[in-house]
Amino acid sequence: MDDQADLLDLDCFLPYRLAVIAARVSKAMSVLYAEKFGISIAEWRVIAHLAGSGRVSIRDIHARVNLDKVKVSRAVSRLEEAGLVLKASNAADNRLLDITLSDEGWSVYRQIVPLASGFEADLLSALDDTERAALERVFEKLHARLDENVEAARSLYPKV
Amino acid sequence: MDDQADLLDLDCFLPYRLAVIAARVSKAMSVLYAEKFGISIAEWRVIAHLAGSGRVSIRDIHARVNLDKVKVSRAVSRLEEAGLVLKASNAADNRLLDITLSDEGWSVYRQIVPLASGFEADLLSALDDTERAALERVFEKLHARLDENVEAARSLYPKV
DNA sequence: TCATGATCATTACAAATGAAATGAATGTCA
DNA sequence: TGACATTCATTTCATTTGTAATGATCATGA
Repeated sequence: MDDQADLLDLDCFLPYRLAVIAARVSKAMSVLYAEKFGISIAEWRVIAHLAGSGRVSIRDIHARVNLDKVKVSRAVSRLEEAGLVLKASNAADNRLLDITLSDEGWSVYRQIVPLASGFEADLLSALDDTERAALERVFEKLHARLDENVEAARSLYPKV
Repeated sequence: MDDQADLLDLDCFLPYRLAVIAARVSKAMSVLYAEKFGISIAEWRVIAHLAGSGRVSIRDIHARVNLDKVKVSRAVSRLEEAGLVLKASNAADNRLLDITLSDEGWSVYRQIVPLASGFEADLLSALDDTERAALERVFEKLHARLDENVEAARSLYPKV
């Protein structure tokens, strides 16, 4: 009876549950475009971001899309080879790239959007309004709490 | 104004949001044990499962812990090298392994549990009761919906 | 102006990953 | 019993991944 207190049930453990549901959703989602368009999850994120952001650099994408900088660089290169993305050097700063969707990139994007939206709508339709609203707040609050932890760590190891 | 309808805001897209929060939480969590005990996320999952399940095979762990079978096999091998896990062959079926935590494995587990529980409690304390309850239902309902999709796919491509 | 440091994208390299193949053990059924 | 298929764990191999350089460009300040 005191032994139980020292045990941790993985099935009820929040980090594990989040990882499992996120992996399942990502996997199910990627089935919609992976085979049909030959696009990875990282590449889809890049495309989706480009569609909403005009011409941006690798660094911009990296900062906005929660992907490693190297991963973005490679995803953009593959997309360029596939003809979905155009690279140009930034006139004002030659270190930067101006990355945009090509016509074909837009075309692919427009084909994926209804699939993605439909998939999401299907998931969300399983929830009622209060659950959707609560989930919204959960995202915000968890991020806020994680931000606090980052801040706390920063104050422990300042200015490295 | 009709253009907007075809756009998809990644920041509001459920699969993306789940992936981001799960990755952040997993990362923050793994910091607690990765460096200190030299254990990966997969290895932590194996240990946590062994602590609650007595002697089990690779296949059992694979089925219960949402990890690739090969990944489990490798995680168990590394844990055995590190002395945290014991491998024995199953008396009734020589294809199976009986995998258990060693004394040191238990020791490591007991050290990690309070860290993990504390981390989780810290996250959950950011939420109120209704949000925690809603999150619980969200997990259930999303899994149920994804199960339905699997069933639907199975009926499209039967008995392959 | 020009030396030093910062920033950006890419490359190099080692480690991790996953799909398919392998080998050993068991189940099945004529 | 014995051929054949299945199951389990591991290995193989090609690909992906992330960390740490690299090279190129820009910013800063003496």
